[in-house]
Order: sequence, then structure tokens, then C-alpha cells
Amino acid sequence: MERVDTRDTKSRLMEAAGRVFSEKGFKTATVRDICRLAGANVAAVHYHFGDKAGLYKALLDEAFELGLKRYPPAMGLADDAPAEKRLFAFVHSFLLRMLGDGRDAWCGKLMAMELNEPTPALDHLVERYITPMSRRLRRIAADLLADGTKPDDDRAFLCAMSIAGQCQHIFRNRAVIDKLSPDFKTDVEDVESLARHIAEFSLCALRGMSHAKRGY
Amino acid sequence: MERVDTRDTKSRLMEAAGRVFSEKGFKTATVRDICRLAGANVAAVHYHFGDKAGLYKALLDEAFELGLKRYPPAMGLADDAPAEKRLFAFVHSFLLRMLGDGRDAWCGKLMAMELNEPTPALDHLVERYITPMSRRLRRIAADLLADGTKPDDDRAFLCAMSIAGQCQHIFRNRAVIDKLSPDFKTDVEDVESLARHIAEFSLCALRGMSHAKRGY
Amino acid sequence: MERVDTRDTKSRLMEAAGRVFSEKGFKTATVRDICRLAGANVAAVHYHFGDKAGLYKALLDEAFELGLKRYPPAMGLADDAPAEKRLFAFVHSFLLRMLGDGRDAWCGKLMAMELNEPTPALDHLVERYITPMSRRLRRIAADLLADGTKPDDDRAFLCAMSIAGQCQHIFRNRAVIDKLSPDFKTDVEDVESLARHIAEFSLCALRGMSHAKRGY
Amino acid sequence: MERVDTRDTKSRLMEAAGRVFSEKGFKTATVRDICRLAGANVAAVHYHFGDKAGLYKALLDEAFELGLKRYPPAMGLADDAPAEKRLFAFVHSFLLRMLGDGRDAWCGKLMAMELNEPTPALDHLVERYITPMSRRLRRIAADLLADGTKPDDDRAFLCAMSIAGQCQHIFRNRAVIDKLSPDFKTDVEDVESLARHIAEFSLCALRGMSHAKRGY
DNA sequence: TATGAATGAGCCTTCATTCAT
DNA sequence: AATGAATGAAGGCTCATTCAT
Repeated sequence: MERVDTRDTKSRLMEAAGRVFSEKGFKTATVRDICRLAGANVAAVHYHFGDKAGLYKALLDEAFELGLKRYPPAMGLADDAPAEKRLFAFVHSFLLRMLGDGRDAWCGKLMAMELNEPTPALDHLVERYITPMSRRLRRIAADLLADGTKPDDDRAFLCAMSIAGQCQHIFRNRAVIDKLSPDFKTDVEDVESLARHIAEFSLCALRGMSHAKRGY
Repeated sequence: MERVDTRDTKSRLMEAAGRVFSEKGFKTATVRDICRLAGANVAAVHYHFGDKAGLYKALLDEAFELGLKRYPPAMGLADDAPAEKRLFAFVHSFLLRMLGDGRDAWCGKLMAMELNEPTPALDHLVERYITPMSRRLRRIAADLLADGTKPDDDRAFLCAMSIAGQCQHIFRNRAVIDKLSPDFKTDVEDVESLARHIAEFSLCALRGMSHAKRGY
Repeated sequence: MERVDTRDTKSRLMEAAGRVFSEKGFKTATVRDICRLAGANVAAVHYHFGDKAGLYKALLDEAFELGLKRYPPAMGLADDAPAEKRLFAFVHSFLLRMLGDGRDAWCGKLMAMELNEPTPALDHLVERYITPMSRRLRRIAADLLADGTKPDDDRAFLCAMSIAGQCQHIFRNRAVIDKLSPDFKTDVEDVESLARHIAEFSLCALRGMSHAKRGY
Repeated sequence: MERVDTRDTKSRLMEAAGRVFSEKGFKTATVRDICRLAGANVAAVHYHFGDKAGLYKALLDEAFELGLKRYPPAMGLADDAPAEKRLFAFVHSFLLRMLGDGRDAWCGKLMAMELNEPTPALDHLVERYITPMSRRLRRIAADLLADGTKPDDDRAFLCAMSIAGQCQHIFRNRAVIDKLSPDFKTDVEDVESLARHIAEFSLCALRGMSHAKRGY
């Protein structure tokens, strides 16, 4: 069998696994598919990663690691930058990670799938990646509320969820959105305008909430 | 084996499938599990529904039908009720459908799963259930923007997504939220306060957006 | 595929498993081999017996059950028959079980293998079959020692082992014996003379031991 | 990884293989287990011994060689020593070889396994080790029968088997014996008393048989 | 002499599905 | 209308073995 790809088997396996897992999910994806795509033997997965779950775990970790390195939530901003700018940076980087193109297209999909149907790998991810991001977002929300709310307050937590929810939505409902509004694009170039909308929507919300509360 | 449940096999199969599919997903769920839970024979599924996919499809349809009947997006409001009230009703019913308890607990979960990883059954669902809901939400958003935005404008579409995204978020990230904030409850009694937050957040956002736009 | 054997699949599976397991051992034997020999599908084993171990267990149980039914240790003798006769009956039935021919040829082999390399199935066998046999043999030994030794004494236990050991020996070392003494036959018709030797050897031993003890 | 054991790989491989093979059997034991225990690479086995079977064969040979060197059947007795003493020496050395402790614990186990389920390696073992031992034992039996029986007579052969069978029994049925009589110990210090029983039992048998024969 | 990496065959098991009744 | 039995196609995993260095 001709070896087309000259990288080592482990790398090719990761790449292939990324594509297959992100497309089919952990359970549906088969080791055989991954290996075929990677041009590797079935046993290679177990040699390098122990088992299917081990490969999946390694992959998830790399997905988060890579995503956060390529698009850090601060996007180069200083910690004391205006909260408005930090909000936009957070949202924009979030979307870029989720909707990333090319080689890393599967990162976001993989991350979303794991959040949705958690495997035992989730614990580590929450601890290492998600907790810091959550904290950062709650901080931004608290700063923008400007009414004395602390990052650890339930109020900040709820607002952080409102923001994160908007970021995930397009990604999670792509198929439906395509059908509802076929002209709506989610290519990389459109990500920025999408980020602007979410940031604006959230900013207005937070500012409005800091002025008054109203019941229904 | 005593037959405790006197409903016909088909009903019991649906009920069991609802629980199992919503818990494990289409692929991971097994026909055997479903039949065991329903107290039916393995072959019964194929007798009544043709095959596994047929059962899933029938179930999805019922899930939407039932969900929308129990918790209609209007929640009894007239079409010309104030937009604020319609917004809250929409959000509240959305959450109730998704986080519903007891027998219908699986409805929301099933719906979310299908949106996330669409099967061929999606087309029908979009056409029959989702399009009307989307239209209703865009209408609410347009009304609240109060700046001449029409329901079919991109602006209304984006805002509708912002609202729907918030509604789905808690549901889709339950595992992570449980870890980040173990005290955060999503029981039925908490759904209303959650709905209030989302409605308030969105209302403030829409009102704020109608006054000014700002760039970054 | 033509169905040559009209018995039900489960029976054919047992028969085939008996042959294969007794020939290759639990680990080496493959489910595929067994199914091929039984003219059944691979999945049939798991349908009828749960898994490979389940089939093995069922088989072992049947082997003991069948063996003890065909060749009961008492061989029809009353409980108060002379100990000499009971000894011969015990030895003879033991050998017949182990060296059985035809359809049940694998019974003895299987039993010996399990004793030698126990699997988790052993517990049940010891409790149900082996303990009563051991007790019976210790009783015979105690009776023949005729020096007040009780069946539960170590002395009786040691003698019982001496007898059982002789019975197992030919069976366990068949390959070596064939090489050492090619004329030595272990066909069914020779079993009786072999039983006579072992019974005589043991009888002389027990009688001799009851008269005197000597050290070395 | 620090090399604790400074012997060459080949030695360490033999040692490890001894432990693993004797514990799990040829088929169940894995090359990986052996290599891990030996602190060697998986490929080392094939480098030094050709393949798994080659290692097993080399090991068997060493087991017999070592065992017979450590515990020779004569135990230092002259060939013309009293038959009683030669009998005890034979039995005692046999048991020591089989139940040996420490580094050589696996020798006996390995030997027994090979006798029970012969591999192609058996021929050589019979020729080189077993035949002389068998001859020696038949000679002892013939001497003790003291009725003109020759070592090559069937009568002597049967008696030799009766003796050898007793020696193997404890070893082959250790698991069952542990369950039947948990207090029965087979530690090294108990071997001598066990040997005394077998020698006494056999001696009485042979003496008794030389006086009279009885049928059943 | 020795090794990390890779391979292909094969194993047990599971699953959706169908068959005969 | 319903079922127990049986099937064939995979799937994950393990193993002895070989390759390239």
C-alpha cells in the first residue's frame, strides 16, 4: 500500500479521527473508518492510544488546546481593556473556534458534541479549559452590568449563559438554519458580522438590565 | 411474565423508545433495550414500524406534536397581545417543552438531538413545526425592535436566533453547567425564573438595539 | 445451507462445544469453530448461552450430570455393601466416566481440564458434584482402614487422594503412556482390568496401613 | 527505565516466561506479558527464540533439566540401596520438583501442563527425561513386589503408574483440594509428610499384592 | 544486540433484521 | 397480532509477528 501521507501514523490517525468523530459522533464512528482514512492499520489505534476512547480523548484535548491557542478568548487584549472590547473578543474568538475552517473544521464540532452528549472525557475538559473561559465571561458580564454584580453571582452566571448560548446556537442548528434561511452564510468572512450582532445584542441587554428590572 | 401495562404493544413501544432514544441517541440506543423496557418482543418493532428508523421517525413526530400541544408557543395569548408578553410566553413554553418532566421528559431532548444531528426526518419537522415557530419569534423580535424592522429582515432573524440560542443553551450544556455550578437547578419549578431571565435579557437587548447601533 | 442434523440448534451447539472445548481447552477453542461444527451461526451461541463462558459452564454442568447418571459412583450397590465392592465400583465408574467412548468421550476430558486449570465455573462443580464424591471415597477408605479412622480425618483424606490420583493418572498422561508403552490400551474393554488393578493396589495399601505404620 | 536486573535479556526472558507460562498455559500466556515482566521489548522474544513456541520449548527443556538436577530421583542413594528407601526418595524428589518453591516454582507446573496437553516438544522430553524415570520406578516396584515380577512386566508398569499418579494428584487438583479441605497445605515443609504418606501407601500396596490376588 | 512502530489475522460480542409459526 | 429462534454483518480489541533502524 502506497504511503501518500508522510507524517507519522499517530498524526494521521488524529487527523482522520477528527474528521470522522466530528461527523459521526463517538459511538457511530468506527475505528475501521478512521484507520482507512488515515491509511493505517486497525491495530495502530490501540497501539498509540490504547483504545477508541483513548483516541477520542486525545483528540478532544487537542481540539481545545489548538482552538484556544489559535483563537484565545482575549484575542490579544489586555486584561484591563474596556469590557465592551473584551466582550466582542470573547464572542468573536468563540465563533471562530466553533466555525473554524479547513484543517481544524472539526474542532468546534467535536467540542459541541462532547458538551451535548458528554463522555467520561468531559471532566478534564471542564477543569482545564471551560472553567477559565466561564470565569472570564462572567467577569465581562459583571463589569458590563455595572450594578455591583460580582462574577460569582447567579446574575452574572445567567448572563454568561445567555451570551454563550447565542454563540453556540448557529453552530448547533446549522441544518435547520440552512433550511429556514438558505441565504444565511456562516463562512469565515461572515463570522465577524455575526460576532458583532451577538456582542451588540448582549451589550444592550446587559446595559438595559443594569438600569431597571421588570417582571411579567 | 405478567403484563402490568395493558396498553397495546405499539403504545408501549413508543413510550419506551422515547425514553431510550432521548437518553442514548439514535445510534447508541438498541432495539433490544427499547423492547425490553416495553415488555415486547424484539420483532415487534419491525412489525409495527418497519425498522428502527421508522420507530424513531414516528417518535420524533409525536414528540413535536405533543410538545406543541401541551405547551403552545402562544401559551393562550391572543395574537395582538403585547409583544413583551408574547416574548415571555414563547420563551417559557420553549423551556417547558425542552425541560419538561415526567412522561414527556424525552420530548425536548429528542427534538434537540434531531436539530443537532439531523436525520432525513428533519425536512418534515422544519416544514411542519419549526417554520411557524421561527416566524412567530421573528415577529415578536420585529415588534420589540420598534424601528421598522420587518419579521423577514436579517436583523429580526439574527435576534430570533439570539433568543432561541439562549433557550437551548441550558438544555444542551446541562452536564457542563452541573459541573460549573452544581447548585444551579433546572427542575420544573425553576424553569419560570429562568424564562424570566431570558425574556428580560432579550427584551433589554431589543429595546437597546432599537435606539442606537455601535461598532467595534 | 443444508441442515443435516435435525436436533435443535441448542443441542447441536452443546455437542459441538463438547468436542471442541475438550480438545482445545476453554481459551484456545473458538466460538467460530464450535458454530461451524454445529452448523449454526456465530450469534446463536450468544443467543442461547449469553457468551462463550456461559456455553462452557452449561457444558461442564451437563458433563458432570450426564457422567454421574451414566456411571454413578455406587454402580447400583447398596450403601451397606462390603467396602471392597464399593471401592471397586467407585474406581470403575470413575474410569468409565473419564475414558468414556462415543458421544460422551469429551465428558471426562472436560472434567479433567477444568480441575487442572479452573475457571470460575469450578465453585459450582465442587459444591454440587465433587464434594459428595469425595465424601463417599473418604468413607470407603475409612471403612477399609478399619482402625477407627473417620471419613473426616486427614488420614482418610490422604488415602482418598491416593485412590483418586491413580484413577486420574492414566487419563491425564495418555500421551506419555502411549509413548512409553505403545501396547498399553485404554479402550473401554480394558477399563475393567485397569479398575481391578487400582482397586487391588488400593485395597492392599489400606489393609496394610491399618496394621502398622513405619517411618523412613 | 532503570535496568534493575543486570542479567542478559535472554535469561530474564526465560525467567519471566517460566512464571507466565506456568501460570496461564501456553495459549493464554501472551508474549507481551512475558516481555513486560522481563523488562524487555516485544521483539526480543522473536530475536532470541524465533517465536513464542520456541521460547516455550527452550523453557520446557530447562525446566526438566533444572528440576532433575536439583532433585534427582535417587536423591543421592546408591543404586543398591533398599527398595523402600529408593521408593521414598523417588516420591519425595518427585513432589519437590512439582511443588518446588521460589524461583523454580514453575518447573513442576510447566512439566505437568506439557504432560497433560502435549505439544510437539513432548517427544524429546519423553526420550530424554521421562523414560529413565519410568524405568527407575518400575524397577523399584518390581523389587518391592518380590514375586518375580520384572521391571518390564505389565504388572510393574501398572504399579509404577499407581505411584506416579498419587504424586501428580495433589499438584493437578490443587484448586479442588483447596476448596474441599482448606486447611490442607502443600507448602514445602509439608511435602515431606505427604511423601511419607504416598510411600507408605504404595509400599503397603506392593507388599500386599505380592502375597495374594483377589478378584471382584 | 535490541527496539519502537506497524501489521494482518482472528476473536468475542453486539446489533438490526428476518423467518417460521 | 405477535413471538422465540436464528442470521449475517460489523465492531472493538488482542495477539504474535515483522519491519526499519
